Amino acid sequence: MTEPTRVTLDDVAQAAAVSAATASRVLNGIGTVRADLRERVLAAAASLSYAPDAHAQALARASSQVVGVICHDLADPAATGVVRGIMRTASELDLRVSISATFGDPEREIGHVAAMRGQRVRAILLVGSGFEDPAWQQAMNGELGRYTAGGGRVVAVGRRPGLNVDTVRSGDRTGARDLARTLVGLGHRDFAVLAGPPALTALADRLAGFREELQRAGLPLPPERIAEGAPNRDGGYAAAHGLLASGAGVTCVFAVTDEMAVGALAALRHHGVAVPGRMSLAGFGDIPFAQDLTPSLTTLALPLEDLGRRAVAVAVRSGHTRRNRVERIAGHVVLRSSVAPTPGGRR
Amino acid sequence: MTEPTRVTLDDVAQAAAVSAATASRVLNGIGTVRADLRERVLAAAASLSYAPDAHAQALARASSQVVGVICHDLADPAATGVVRGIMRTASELDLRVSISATFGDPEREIGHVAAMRGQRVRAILLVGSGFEDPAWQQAMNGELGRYTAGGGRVVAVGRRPGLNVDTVRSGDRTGARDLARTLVGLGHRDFAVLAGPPALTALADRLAGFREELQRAGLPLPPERIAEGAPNRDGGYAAAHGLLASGAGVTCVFAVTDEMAVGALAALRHHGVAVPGRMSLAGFGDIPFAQDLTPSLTTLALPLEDLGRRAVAVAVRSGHTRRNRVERIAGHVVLRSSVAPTPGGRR
DNA sequence: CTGAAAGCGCTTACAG
DNA sequence: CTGAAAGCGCTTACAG
Repeated sequence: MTEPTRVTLDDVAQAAAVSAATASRVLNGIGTVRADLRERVLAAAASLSYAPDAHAQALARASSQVVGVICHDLADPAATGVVRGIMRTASELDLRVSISATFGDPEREIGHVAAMRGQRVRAILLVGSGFEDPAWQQAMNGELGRYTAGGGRVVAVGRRPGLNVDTVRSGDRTGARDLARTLVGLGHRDFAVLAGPPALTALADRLAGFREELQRAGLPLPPERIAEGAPNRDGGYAAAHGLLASGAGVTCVFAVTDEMAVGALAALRHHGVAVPGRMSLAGFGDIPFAQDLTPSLTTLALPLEDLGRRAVAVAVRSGHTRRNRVERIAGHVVLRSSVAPTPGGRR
Repeated sequence: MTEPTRVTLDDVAQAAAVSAATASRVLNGIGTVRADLRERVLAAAASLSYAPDAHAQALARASSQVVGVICHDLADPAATGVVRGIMRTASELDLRVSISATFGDPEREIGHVAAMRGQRVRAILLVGSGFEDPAWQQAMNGELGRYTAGGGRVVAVGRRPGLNVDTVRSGDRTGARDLARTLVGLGHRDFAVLAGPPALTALADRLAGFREELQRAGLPLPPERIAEGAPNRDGGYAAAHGLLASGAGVTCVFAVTDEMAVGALAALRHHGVAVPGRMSLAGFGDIPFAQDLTPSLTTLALPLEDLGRRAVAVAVRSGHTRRNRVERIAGHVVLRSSVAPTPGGRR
């Protein structure tokens, strides 16, 4: 019962009167070991509360059981959802997860990849969409290449333009198209969009998809009906505010993120515009509180947790497949009370 | 430029024509190394994109640079806030963070501690409040004891009754008292409380603190004015619903979590009770969307990120202090539009 | 089936 | 100041 400060495999082996090799075998369930030795090892390990040194194991096996996650910021609801899915699956597969946040610094992302290469993580999951920046992309690809050359797998959750990685994502463009179709189906003809910074590809795709579907329906979306803003509440507030000055005739506003929609809602309320009475409003993402807003928010629900789960499945599946493979999981429109049919009704 | 799949310290040493010991010294900035050798090592490391094997380092140094975080569920806004603070500080201190979630399974928490002991994490951070369960506490203390015996530090963020750990927390009781004082100051005399499961100590403390302050003010809080519910939106909805049947005369409802307040708001709206016109409502926690609700929610803001930052600071500070030390960071009342003075006004 | 031994990639006294 | 060598705690061919 008086155990040394750190119980090693040798301690267990000694207590069980076997060799370290044998102890290792029974503890790892490898090979066949005589029943009585087996018992003794197991008993010794239990009574000593042996926990194998993960570093020694990783070193000896030249591989570890940890998957590294790099995200922009854990406080982002989308990241939280994805990471939640990752952690669930990791837990099922008995993998540990190591998380690093870039807090918006692209250089830091490259640094994290290097660090994770040193940590010998089994896979790196890049959570969150990217942006266009050739110089950065090249540096990042170099770092990723060094990592994958060592046998590591990397999969992106979300679109990462220019990176040589496998991807699991939900179609932003497709989702926005579906949403537009639904809104048009409810009779809306005059739209405005609260767009994000063009450099954020996921958000740009949402705008593009929305516009495409309107075009298909023969509906206009003139530049003055598109207001850009930061992809958060305040950005949505400001963008909506600007639109209110010039947006006469609009019956429905699409915000490319739910966060922006939340801000837009506040702006509309502030200006005495009833939602959905005078103006319908839709967001994108279905963050947890979308349904608790007043009115509850119509939006495109992203399968965040599924994306996370799928990403680790792809990352750990054996057999190196070809690179740059893209897998999609569809989102779906969630119709809530922030959207009402126009008086004209369904067409 | 043709680098081996895995660049080791020996590769760097060879390329620089020095011994591994010397290479190690310059890379770690330890001891003094002749300037030209230094240069050569640095150049070699850079050109080979050398990243030290973290496992080998941890093994050789018998310590690692990772801090382990165990939380209930990352999707919990409170956990997210704390973890965010942890990650920021970890990033500043150049520590990696490994996260595990229990998803509500106490046994799993013990297992995670054992796993982290094996991972030789430098510190374990227990994020989230606990509950009373002597058998579990004993088992957990045993596991924690084994970990700390190996030199590890553990600090709890939130109250963990019965565990031998250092704690960083915000006073739930004190916060609830502050909130009650504010509400009473606005003229309210007839309160109801949406309480959580008594086993969750943090929530029980909030109820206790609230009640204490009412008592001090000579105000009643009869049992029929306390409705228990799950500490989430639906629990709040159900509890508020129940209260509406019997709660005549109440002018202010306190929900022990913001999530419950969100549900209560929906229930009140559903029953046509205007907030704050006919009923004021306050929550606890100040989750990100508290300010975006309609009406925006009065609540007790918890310093989540600070708690996280402080926890890692405490965990890595050198010099083992005495155990079971408790450090508090005060929250503060945030008065928003879900609360209005009663017609009677300030007393 | 079992054990002695080498090796994983570092760090760090210990000599020189 | 620098290097050869031992050691960190495991795993895994390789013999027996």
